[in-house]
Amino acid sequence: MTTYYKEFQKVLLSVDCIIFGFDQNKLKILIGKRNMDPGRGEWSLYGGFVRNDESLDAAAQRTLLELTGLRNIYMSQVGAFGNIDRDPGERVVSIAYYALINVKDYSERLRKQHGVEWVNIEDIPQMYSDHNAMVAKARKLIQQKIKTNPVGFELLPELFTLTQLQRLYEAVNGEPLDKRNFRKRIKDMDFIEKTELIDKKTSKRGASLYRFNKKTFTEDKNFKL
Amino acid sequence: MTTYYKEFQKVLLSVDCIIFGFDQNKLKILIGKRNMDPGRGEWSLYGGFVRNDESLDAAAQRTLLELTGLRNIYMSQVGAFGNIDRDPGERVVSIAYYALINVKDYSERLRKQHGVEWVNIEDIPQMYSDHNAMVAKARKLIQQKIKTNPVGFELLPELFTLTQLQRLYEAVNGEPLDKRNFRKRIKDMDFIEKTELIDKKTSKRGASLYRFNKKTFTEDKNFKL
DNA sequence: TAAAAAAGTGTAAAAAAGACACTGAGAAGC
DNA sequence: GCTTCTCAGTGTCTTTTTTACACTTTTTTA
Repeated sequence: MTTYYKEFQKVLLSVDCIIFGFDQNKLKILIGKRNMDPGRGEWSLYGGFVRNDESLDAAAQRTLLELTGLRNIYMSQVGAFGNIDRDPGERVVSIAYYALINVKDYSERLRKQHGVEWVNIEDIPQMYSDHNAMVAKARKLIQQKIKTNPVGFELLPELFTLTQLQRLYEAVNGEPLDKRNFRKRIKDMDFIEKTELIDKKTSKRGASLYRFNKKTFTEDKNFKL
Repeated sequence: MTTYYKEFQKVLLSVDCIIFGFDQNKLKILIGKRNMDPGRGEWSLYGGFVRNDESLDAAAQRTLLELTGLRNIYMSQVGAFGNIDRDPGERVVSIAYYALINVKDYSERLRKQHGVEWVNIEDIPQMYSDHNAMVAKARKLIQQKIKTNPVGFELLPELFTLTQLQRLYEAVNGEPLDKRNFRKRIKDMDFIEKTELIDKKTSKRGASLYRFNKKTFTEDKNFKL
């Protein structure tokens, strides 16, 4: 490979993943204690370095795969973080990505093996370097995203009740919604299909189970919540 | 400096600037013909490499200063672009930023010296590498931004008429607005102040000049256009 | 068999958004 | 000097969207 730009300095590039999950009616992310220097022992996002033979998106997917064993997960870039002293070791610029996964799809065994935990988005501790800023920005983005995209596709199990869906929206936006108004809007979205099935786990009476129909959803201009 | 991560590969990091201006009722950006290999002669954004002693934001500001001589300009990160083959020379990851400047503040002399031109956002030619994608994303971001922030602060001269302001919003969003509805909304925004001055240049009758009052504007939840 | 817990359901008021057309001032052309 | 042109400026009504709000049903548990 020719080097056209040889007089310029190179930097280390990493990706950091904000992995969102939804469980117990709470929006959570996966964080762990850092097991390398610098910053050993501090709370941290899971990340890794970008290799020269992979795109940033690919590096993010690979890092997520490494941690969770999951492929083809929805991920979206949060942004590049590049203050000169953000890494106490040497200069590292990091590209943050957020991912949406279904908590049930992540094996407890793998989770423990990597030493990460699901932490409520409202209770994130002080983390290593600028990781709190990354999470804050990711949260803003997911709040934007959920306004026009059925993010529930990714975070909920295949079948879910309307109450679960409402709790998800409440958790993402951090504020309660009116039940009747919420359900009214859901009725207008033909990509949320009612099934014949009834969930008896969470309610004594039983609640209808719904599912998303990706085919019916087409970046719908009418989608709004 | 200690090297904790020495086994990992480094990459070249650049910044590319999407510099928005507003002139002749059109939203424009500054682009030029690339004067280095690879890609010599292709249309391109103005960019530069990130140095090891500056943050990404600082690199973007420095690059903008280099091109325009302007300091303390509003800039915002668009995102990191890092496909492996995005630069035909060698691997370069680029962080795109957009800037908002007042066209009048950019001297024609400097503009010609750097060989860049103001090109209507609707008429951007095919550009080098992924620069068109950067512009597309920047445009989406500015459209988002203008919904809740008075971006006009940056793009218009200090004094402007309501018609000018309307044309700016129309140019950013790419669609016409109703004059009376537009002005109705402006009236509700107390950070847009009417002055005693009259502009006679664009209208035979003369139009009142307005100005932004940054102090009155406080990330106003009520701001919406 | 009473109490508790969650699902499910509709209407009315308020707010926001959108459609729409003429008058007034000055300049330019005849 | 009269007409015509151009652009600034101004309110009302309709439609749509958003919000507020309370009781009934079903089933389990005490």
